[in-house]
Amino acid sequence: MTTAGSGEAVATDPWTPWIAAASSGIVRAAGAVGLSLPESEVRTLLDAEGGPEGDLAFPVHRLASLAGTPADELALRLAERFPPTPSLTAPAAKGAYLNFRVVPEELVRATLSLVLERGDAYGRGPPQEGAVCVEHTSANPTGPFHIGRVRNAIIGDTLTRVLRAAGAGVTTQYYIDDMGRQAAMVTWIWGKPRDSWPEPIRASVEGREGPDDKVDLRWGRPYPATSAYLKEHPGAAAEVAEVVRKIESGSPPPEHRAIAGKILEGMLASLARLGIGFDEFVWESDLLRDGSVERTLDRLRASTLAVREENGAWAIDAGGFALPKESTKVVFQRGDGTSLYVTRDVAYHLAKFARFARVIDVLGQDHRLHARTLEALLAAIGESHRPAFVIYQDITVPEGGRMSTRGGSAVWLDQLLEEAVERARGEVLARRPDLPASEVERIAEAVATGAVRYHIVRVAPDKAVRFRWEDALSFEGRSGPFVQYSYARASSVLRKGEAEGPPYPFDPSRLVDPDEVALVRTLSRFPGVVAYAARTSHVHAIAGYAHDLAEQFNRFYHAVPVLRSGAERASRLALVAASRQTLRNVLELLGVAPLETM
RNA sequence: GGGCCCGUAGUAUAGCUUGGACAUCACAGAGGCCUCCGGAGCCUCGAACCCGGGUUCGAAUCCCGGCGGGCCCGCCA
Repeated sequence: MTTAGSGEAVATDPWTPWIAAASSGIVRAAGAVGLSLPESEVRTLLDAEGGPEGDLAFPVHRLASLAGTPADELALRLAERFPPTPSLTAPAAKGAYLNFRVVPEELVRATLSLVLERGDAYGRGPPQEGAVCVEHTSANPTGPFHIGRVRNAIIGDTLTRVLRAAGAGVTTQYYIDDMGRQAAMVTWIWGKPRDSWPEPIRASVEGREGPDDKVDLRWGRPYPATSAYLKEHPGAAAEVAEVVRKIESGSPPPEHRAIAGKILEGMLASLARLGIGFDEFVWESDLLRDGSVERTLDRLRASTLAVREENGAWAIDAGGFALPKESTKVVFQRGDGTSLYVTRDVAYHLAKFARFARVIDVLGQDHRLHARTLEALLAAIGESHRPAFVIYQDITVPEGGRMSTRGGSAVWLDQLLEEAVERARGEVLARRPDLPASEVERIAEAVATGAVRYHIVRVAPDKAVRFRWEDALSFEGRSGPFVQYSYARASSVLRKGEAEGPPYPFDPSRLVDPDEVALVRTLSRFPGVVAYAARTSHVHAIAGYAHDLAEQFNRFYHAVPVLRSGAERASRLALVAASRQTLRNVLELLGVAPLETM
C-alpha cells in the first residue's frame, strides 16, 4: 500500500498494471516481427472485457491488414514473440485473437487486497480537478411528485453519487421555478376565498381532503382542475397573467413564495425517503431580485443578433442555429418588458458558469428544444461555456402516452412507495416472524424504496419506460431487493464466522474453484464500471453491475461451502468479506440501503 | 410539414460514443435442487438484433432510405 504523503498515486483499479503489461508486451512482440505501432493504439484495441477465451483479448485484424499477413498467422507469430510476463499467462492465439489470462492467484491476490484495504473507498477514483454542478429534478412546485418526474431525480442523484465516486467535487442544485404561470395558478386559486372558487375546481377538491394530507397533496390538489379551467376561461386567465406580472415586477402576492415552499417541502419529503437531497436551492425569483435577469436582458439586447418586434418585444434571430422551429426568432423579452423562462435560464446558467467548471443538467426529452434554444442564446451573447445535458425519455402509462398530472394518468411517488412498503411488509413478515414490528417496518421501507430506485435507474436514460405496477414492485430477479438479499446473506455468513475477522487474511492458492475465481473477476471490474458510468453518464451500468455481482455471489454461495470448509475457510471468509464490501459500495452508489438482515 | 430519440426472444432489457470470436440478464414457459452457511436463491432447456440498401476482411454497433412508437416546434414553463 502506498504510504500517506508519498505523493504517489494510490492504486484504485486492479486492472491497470495488467492492461499496461499486455499492451507493452504486444508492442514488443509486434516490434519483433517488424511492425511498429503506438501503445495507445494497442490499448484502444485491447478488449478489457475479455472474450470467451480469456481476461484480455487483442484482435489482430488491423495489424494483419497493415502487415499484409493473414490474421491467424500473425496471431501465432505474436504469441511466440510475446515476452514472458509474471502476472499474465502466455498468450494463446485463437483464430485472429490473442488471448491473455491474468494468473488466477495474482487476480485473487491483487483484487482481494485492494478491496479489503480500500474498504468503503473501493471503486473510488483519484480526485479530479474542477468543480461540477449537477442540476436535476427542478420540478415545479405545483403538487406531489409523480413517477414521471421522479426519473429525473433518480438519474440525477445516482449520477451525482457516481461522479463523486469517480473523484469529482459535485454540488447539486434544485431550480425552483416560482415565477412562471404554473406557480402563479396555484397562488391565484388559493388567493381566493374557497366559496368563490369556480365550481369545477371546487368539485375537484371537495370530499377528498383529509386531516392527514401531506402538504404537497393538500396545496397542490386544485392545480389540475385549475389548469384545465383556465384554458377555457380567458377572464380567469387574465387574472393569472396579472399575478405573473406582479411576480415579475418584484411584488408578488404575499403568500406566493410560502405556498410554493409548502408544496416543495412535501415533494422533498417524498424524495428524502429515496435518499435524495440537494446541496442548494435556487429560487428563480432571486435571479430577478439580484439583478441577474436585468443584466442578462442587457446582454441579449446588445447582441448583434437582437431584433426588436413591432410591439416592443425583443428577440434573437436564431436562423443561424437551425433550431427546428417554425420561427427563427427566439423571443427573450415580452412586449410588456417582462422576461421569459428561457431568458431567466440563461441568467441562471451564467451564474453556474461563474462557479463551476462543469455544468450538467438532467432534463426530460420534452426539454430538448429548450436546451438547444438555451445554447443558441448563450452563443448569441458570446458566452463560451455550455452545459452538458443528460436527457432521459419519459415514463409512459400502459395505455400509451406520457404520464401527466392533468390527464389523471399520473401515479404519485407516495402512492407507489405506499404500495411497495405494503408488499415488502408482507414479504418480511412471511419470512421473518421472529423480528420485532419496528424492525419489520424499517426493513420493509428499505426494500420498498430500494426496489423503486432500482427499477427506475436500471433502464438506459434514452429508453422510454412503460410503467407497470407488477414490474415496479418486483422484488426478485433484476431488482434492488435481489442485491440487498445477497448483501444480507454475505453479512450473515460473516456474523457466524466473526471470530475470524476482520482483518481477513487469505491465501490466494486456496481460492481456485471456478465460481470463486469468477466472483473475484467480477469484484475486480467495479472500479472500471464506476469510471465508465462517470465518463458516459450511463448510470444504468451501475445497476447492471450490481445485479451481476449479486448473481455471481449467489452462484459462489451455492457452489462452495464457506463456514463448513476446512483449510479454505479463512480465505473464503475473506472472499465473502470483499464481496460484502463491494456490494455495499455499489448499493451506496445506487442509493439503495444495505440491510444486514431482511 | 420540420427536428430529436427509440426499435434486440412471448414481455422487459444489456451490448451501440471506441465495428471484431458462440449477443447479456430478468420475468413468463418446460424440467431439476431444501439431511446443506438465509429458496427474495441455485442449475438445465427452448426462444431475439424492425425492413431494405451501403461502407468494411468483418455491422446489433457506422452511413442512407423506409416502416413503427415517443417527444418537441408558444411573447408557456
